[in-house]
Amino acid sequence: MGINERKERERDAVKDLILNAAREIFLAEGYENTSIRKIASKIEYSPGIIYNHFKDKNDLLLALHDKAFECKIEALFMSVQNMPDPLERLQATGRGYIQYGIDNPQDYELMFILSCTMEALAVKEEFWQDGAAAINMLKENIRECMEAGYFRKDINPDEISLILWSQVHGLVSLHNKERLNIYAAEDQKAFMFRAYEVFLDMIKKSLA
Amino acid sequence: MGINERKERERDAVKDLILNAAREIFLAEGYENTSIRKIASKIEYSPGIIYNHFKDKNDLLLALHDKAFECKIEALFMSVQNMPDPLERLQATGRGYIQYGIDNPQDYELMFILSCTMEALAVKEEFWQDGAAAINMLKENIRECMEAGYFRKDINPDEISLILWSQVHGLVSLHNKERLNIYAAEDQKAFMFRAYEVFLDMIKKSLA
DNA sequence: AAATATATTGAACACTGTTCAATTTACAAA
DNA sequence: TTTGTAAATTGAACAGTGTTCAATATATTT
Repeated sequence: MGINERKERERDAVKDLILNAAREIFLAEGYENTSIRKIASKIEYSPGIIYNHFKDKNDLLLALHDKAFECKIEALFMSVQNMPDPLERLQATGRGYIQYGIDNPQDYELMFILSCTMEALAVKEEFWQDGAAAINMLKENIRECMEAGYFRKDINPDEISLILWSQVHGLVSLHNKERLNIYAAEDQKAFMFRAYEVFLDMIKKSLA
Repeated sequence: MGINERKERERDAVKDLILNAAREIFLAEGYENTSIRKIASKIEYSPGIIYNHFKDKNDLLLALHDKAFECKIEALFMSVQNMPDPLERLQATGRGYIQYGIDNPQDYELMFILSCTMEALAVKEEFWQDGAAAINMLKENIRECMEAGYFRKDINPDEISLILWSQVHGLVSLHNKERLNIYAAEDQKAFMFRAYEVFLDMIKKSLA
């Protein structure tokens, strides 16, 4: 009896339809301008259908967050996984992070800036799963740098990973929220990447 | 004839009434839950009155931003201005920044995260004025650290200031958006401040 | 073919930002 | 003091929002 399976597939197909339409509108017009009616109209369903698949708009947002995380952050780590030198890999990961963040500001906002209310603990754990995996890869990379002799052995990978993450997140979000306009830099992106390289030098020097 | 002056005072009084009510609701319920009708009802005026003082809700947001900036960021720099040692002052400024950011998340969001559309160039310049002043104080502090021999003389205050700012902004916004939940730290705030102190050590060591 | 279960609808509710003609209020001139 | 004028203020109306839910259509089982 593959009927129930087929039914479930059909349900999931509609759910995916909603998610994809939501994501498209979200990327094009931002979260606040992504309305239930717009999504429904895009997939040629009535507004009510969305509430058969998601508790509310926030729940839909959570699903989008998870999808974006799965797709992009893991891809980032994969793209540098073949670099043998751990320090170079660490540096490249940061560069990739920044590049992705400024190239996909809406996606980035979805993953790291937007506040989603999440009452259920199950939802909470699912929400953090992919993020935790990414942080673990980062910490593992830091440990490899310690093994390889780039970093001292008495540093704390937890603290260093937060410093690294805060730095790139800070750069990306200041850039994306146009707060770098305060600097009279001719090319803001270039200025930002230059600062990141200086930061990398500082890391290398001070953790040796 | 002080009549026009009095009229203007009365106009400004209403404007202040709006701004204060807006700020109160904003801090209590967040930007999205701050409606024109709520503000108007709080000050016992009709909704329309707000449009006699502000072009639209975004314009009101801009005014709130400017006010928050004036009040808080300058106060931060004032509070450490009597510290004679430039490096200590630099470090304390960062600590104060983080503390303010996590103690006043709504205010912080208003100043550094919220996107306000701003077409008029005049608006733009006014918007960045206070921020630019703060960055200049930061850069001046860095230069003093160079003079005092704490930092090498071949560093670029622009780049270093962005690194410092990105770091503390990154910490605050990851914390406030609850993204630090990924870390299994017993006390997230303490963990964050510890990371900041490690970062300060790195700065000191690598720029010497 | 009838009964059942599920998917889907679309109207309705209570909200939102914004506009604008109508009104009230406050002051100046006659 | 009355009239004229300019400004402040109103509140209804418009078009939009998220959300709910009884009604309906569709598909499967008996």
